[in-house]
Amino acid sequence: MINISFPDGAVRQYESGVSALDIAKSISEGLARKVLAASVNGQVWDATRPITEDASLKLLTWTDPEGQDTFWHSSAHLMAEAVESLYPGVKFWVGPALDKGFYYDMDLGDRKITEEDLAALEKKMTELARQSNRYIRKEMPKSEAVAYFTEKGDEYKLDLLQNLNDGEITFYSQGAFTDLCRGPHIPDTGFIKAIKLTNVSGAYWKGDEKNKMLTRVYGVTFPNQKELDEYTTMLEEAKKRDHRKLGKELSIFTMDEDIGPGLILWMPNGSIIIEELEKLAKETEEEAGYKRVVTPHIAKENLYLTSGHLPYYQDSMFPPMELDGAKYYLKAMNCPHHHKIFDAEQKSYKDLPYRLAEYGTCYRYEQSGELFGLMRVRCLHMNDAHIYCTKEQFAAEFKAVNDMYLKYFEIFGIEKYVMRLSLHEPSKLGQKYINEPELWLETEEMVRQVLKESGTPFVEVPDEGAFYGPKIDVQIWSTIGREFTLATNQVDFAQGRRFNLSYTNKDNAPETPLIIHRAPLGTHERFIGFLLEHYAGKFPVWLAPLQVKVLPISDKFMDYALDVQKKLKRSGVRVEVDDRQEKIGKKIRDTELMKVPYMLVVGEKEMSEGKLSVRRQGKGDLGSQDIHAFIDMIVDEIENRKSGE
RNA sequence: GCCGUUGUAGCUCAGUGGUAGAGCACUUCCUUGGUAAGGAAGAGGUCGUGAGUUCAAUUCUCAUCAACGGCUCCA
Repeated sequence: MINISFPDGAVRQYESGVSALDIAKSISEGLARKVLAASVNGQVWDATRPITEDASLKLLTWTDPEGQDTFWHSSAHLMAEAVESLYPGVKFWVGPALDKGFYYDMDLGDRKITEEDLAALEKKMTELARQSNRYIRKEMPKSEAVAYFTEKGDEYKLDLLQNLNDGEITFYSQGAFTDLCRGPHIPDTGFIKAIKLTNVSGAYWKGDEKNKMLTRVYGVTFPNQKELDEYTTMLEEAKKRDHRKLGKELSIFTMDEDIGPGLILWMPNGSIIIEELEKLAKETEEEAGYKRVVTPHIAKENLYLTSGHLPYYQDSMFPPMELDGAKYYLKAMNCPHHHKIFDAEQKSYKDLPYRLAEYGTCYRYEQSGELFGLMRVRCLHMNDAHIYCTKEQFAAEFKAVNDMYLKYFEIFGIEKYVMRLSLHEPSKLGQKYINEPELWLETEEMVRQVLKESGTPFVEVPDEGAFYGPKIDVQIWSTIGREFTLATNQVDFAQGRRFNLSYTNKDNAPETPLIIHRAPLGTHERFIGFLLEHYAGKFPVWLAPLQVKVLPISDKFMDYALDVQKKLKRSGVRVEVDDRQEKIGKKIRDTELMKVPYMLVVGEKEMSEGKLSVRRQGKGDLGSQDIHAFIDMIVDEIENRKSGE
C-alpha cells in the first residue's frame, strides 16, 4: 500500500500501481470523467500512469492550466494522426501546446496543406477523436528508438533523440499514430469534443531562417462545443478592437501604396491625438528638467560609424544617398544627434544631469513581412530623450525616469504590462556586450533596486541587454495577441566613450558621462496603435479628436446650435455641429459610431431655457444641463486629463 | 526576407471566359423629425499592376506590388 496525500491535506491509502484516474474513480465517476492529467509530487503525469510510491497528488482538469496544456498537447498528437492518415509519409518535428491551442510542425515533402485543406483535416480529427483511442505511454531504450527512426528515415526525430539520454525516452501512441514524446497526455482522444484548426503557415526548422521551412498547422480544441463558440466570439470581439480597423473607421490614419509600405499618413483626427500626446510629453518633461531639441532626419555615415550602429544595424537602415561625395543615412535613432548637441559646448559637472528631449523622427527599414499596422512601421516618431549624468546621479535619474513611466501609465490607465529587465551574459562580454564587467553588474543592480523600491512589477531576462548596457522594456500585447515593446528605458556606458563625451569633474579632470536612453511613450505610431485598442476607440475626452458634437433637433435650432458651438470653441473644446438634414435618431447613431464623447441635443426646450441635453457616448442621455455648467465640467475633464471612466 | 492567403466603387463584400453588382457612404430633391438607421432620384469602377494563353481575360497562367495569417527579425 502507498500513501497518497491530497491538496486539502487528506491522506489515503491505495495499492501500489494505482493510477490517478483510478483514484479519481474511487472518489466519484463524475470527477473521473473530467480528469485530464495529474500532478504527482509536483510533476505533471498521465492520469493513467501507475503510481508506485507515496506521493502528493493533484488531479488536473480543464480548469487547471496544466490540464489545458496537456489537453492541447494531446490535441496536437490527434492532429498529427489525422495528418498522417491523409498525407502518408509526412515527417513531424515538434507539436507543443500554446497559451491558447497548439501547433505541429511537419515536413510534407512536395505536398502542401493550404487553408482549404483544414476542413478535411478537422473532419478527420473529429472522426478519430470519437474513437476514444487511449494515449499509451511506452518507455524505450535509446538504441531502439534510434533504430526505429533510422529505418523510417525520419531525420527530425533523430535530431531530437540526439539531445536525449537513454532511460528518459518515451513514446506515445494513440490509434495508428506513434510519436516520440515526453508527455504527458490525456487518457483518451474522446475528451476532445470541439476542434478548430485556425491557420497554416511556414515555420523555419528550429526557428533558424537558414534552415528548411516546415509547414505549421495551428489549432485549438475544447472539451465541449460551447467553449469553442465562446472562444470564436471572443476572437471576433478582439477583431473589432484591432487598431487597424478602428484607425480606418475613426479616420485616424491611412496608408497608400504610392507613399510606401510602413509609412503612415496621419489624418486630421490622428494628428490631434499626436498633438495632445506631445503636449503631455512637453509639459511633463519641462517639469522634470528636460530641454527640448530638434535634429535633422539625416546624417553622414561617419556619425553612425562613431556610434557603432554601422555596420551592425545597417540592414535595418534605409540605404544611404550619395551627396557631394558623402554618404547620408536616414536616421534610425536619435541618440547620436543628441550626443552631438551635448558635445557642442563644454560641460562641467555643474551642468549635469543634462537632459535632452525630442519627438524624433526615425526611419527603419523593417523587413517587409514584419510591418504591422501602426505597431511596426518604417517611419516613426519617438518620445525620445537622453540623460547625461554622473555615476553618483545615476540612481536618482533612473528612478525619476521610472516614476515618469508610472505617472504616464496612471494617466492612460495602463495596467496590463510587463517590465522586462534585460541583462548581459558574462560569457559574451567583449562580443555581444561592451567589456565592462563591473559597470554591468553595478548598473544592473542599481536598476533592479529602483524597480524594487518603486514596487514596479518586472521580470529579469538574461542575455537580452543592449550592447551598451542593461535595458528595461515595457511589453504589451495587441488585441490579437501579438507582443510589442511599448516603451524602452536603457542604460548606456558605451556611447559616451565612443563619442568622446566628457565633462569636467570637481577635481578639474575630464570624465565620461553615463547616458540613460528613455522613451516612456514609445513612438506615436505604436503608442496610438496601442491606445486605440486599449480604449477600443473610445478615447478619453482630452484625447478624443472630436470632443463634442452638437445635434440640433431640426434646422430651426441651427442658430442656437452654432451659438453653443461658439461658446465651447472659445473654451478650447473641439466641437462640431451636425448640420445635416437628418432625424435626431440618425444623428445620434452616427455620432455614437464615431465614438464622440459628448453629444449635445438642442431643440425647442433647450433653446427657450438656454440649456443643453447632454448625452455621453456609450452611456446615453445624462439629462439637461446649463451651458456654463457643461463647459466647466468638460474643461475640467480635459485639463485634468480625466480617464472618463 | 521565407511559407501561405487575398486584392472588384470611398468602406464592407457578392459575381462572371463575352469589358460588372449589393448595402453603407457621397450628390440632389422631398421631409423639419426629441435620444442608435425617414423617403426618392443620381453620380461613382481600365475588377492592384505588367505580360502570356485565347476570337475574346476582371475571370485561366506567369511575374510584380501591396495587404493579411504565421516564421525569422526587432539597440
